[in-house]
Amino acid sequence: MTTAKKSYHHGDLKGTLEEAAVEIIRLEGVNGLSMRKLADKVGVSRSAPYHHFEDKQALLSAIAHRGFVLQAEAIDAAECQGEAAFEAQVMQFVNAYVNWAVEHPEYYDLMFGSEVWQGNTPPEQFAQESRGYFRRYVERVQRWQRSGHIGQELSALRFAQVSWSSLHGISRLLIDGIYVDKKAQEAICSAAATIFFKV
Amino acid sequence: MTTAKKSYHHGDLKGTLEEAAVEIIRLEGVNGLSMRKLADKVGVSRSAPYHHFEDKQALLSAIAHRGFVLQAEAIDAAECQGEAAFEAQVMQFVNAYVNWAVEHPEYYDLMFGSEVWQGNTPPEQFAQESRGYFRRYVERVQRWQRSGHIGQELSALRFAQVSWSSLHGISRLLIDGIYVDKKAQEAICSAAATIFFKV
DNA sequence: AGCACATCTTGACACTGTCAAAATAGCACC
DNA sequence: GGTGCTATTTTGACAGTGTCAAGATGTGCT
Repeated sequence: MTTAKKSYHHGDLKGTLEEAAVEIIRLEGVNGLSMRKLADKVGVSRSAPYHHFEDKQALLSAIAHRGFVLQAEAIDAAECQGEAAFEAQVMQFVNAYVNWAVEHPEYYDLMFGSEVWQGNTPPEQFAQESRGYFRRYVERVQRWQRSGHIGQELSALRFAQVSWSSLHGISRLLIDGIYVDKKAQEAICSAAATIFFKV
Repeated sequence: MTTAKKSYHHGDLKGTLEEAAVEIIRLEGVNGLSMRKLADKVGVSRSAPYHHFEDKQALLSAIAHRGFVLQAEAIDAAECQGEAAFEAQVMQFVNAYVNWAVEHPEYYDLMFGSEVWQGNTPPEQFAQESRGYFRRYVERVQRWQRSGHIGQELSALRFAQVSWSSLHGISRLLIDGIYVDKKAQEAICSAAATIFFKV
């Protein structure tokens, strides 16, 4: 029962469904994902998925949850280069955030964007996850303030709100193709670092 | 034929449809809008709208277009208080932008967010509209730079990209309920003004 | 063997976007 | 008046959609 055997009914639907769904979303966008196409792709009947996800929303939420975990990992990985200087640290963080978002729109689109999960099921459960995600950033800002690398004129909360908004906005506008020059991405990130962290 | 009489077939479908659609979106979100419900609400048959909008996308695009116009008007109106001091000007602009977005999510959700119009019809036509909108902001930044109110270390384009991202991000996160404390809105705006424009 | 359970499938329902063909209403001119 | 032309709207239809209830099927335990 190595979690992926072929012997059982399917072995590991749930997981397979999530992965297949992510692929469909990557190729065709969130609106291109239908439960039935998904079931087809995986080779089960239309309503098999409903034994693993209550809802389509539930599926999307699960994927979004994955997204939060994956982005956090990616950011941690980018930073784990020992005790770098503050400037390097900031640049690593900013670039890691935006890069991951731009490279994984199939997740990022689901992580934020009420519209997707504003259906019936989880109006709150999910905002909570993103708020938790944000809180971790606030703590990061607090550490930076305590170590004296950024000023204290603004509370950590306010500073975090504005700067994170910027990261989020940059990511969204790049994903949505409004900041069209993909090569500008790095320049924008470093401009953001200049403005917010004076690096 | 005063553009809204009852005598003709309908008088002014198109307009009526747009307004009704906006109302549905306000009440039920973008996903709550269906062409058939819309037709019902207006009192015509399901496929009447298709003679005024090629697509559902076309309808959404029209609404988004309205949104761009309306927000621009709202911002102009907020600023048109003569020649205010730079600080007041900035605060007016920032507040006008975010306020309008938060108060009109039914439009703002459509104005940005590729997902909505990434269907078949207009992949470019629309990114163009938002990019045009952004360009006007770049020009604004250029004026502020020329008048010496903001520094020139960064190009107008970069500065505009980062600061507008922030406005957009703030708006999105407020709309999506991730910055939960609605009362914080003003504080966030003024923090943004502090960071970007030193006011 | 048999049972209990987890898992999957079939049939069905109401709803969606959209199109082709038919109906209707208004206008312009004889 | 009528006659045609065009703009507008409706009906019928098709393929998809999310989701549920009822039935079928395989798995592991005793």
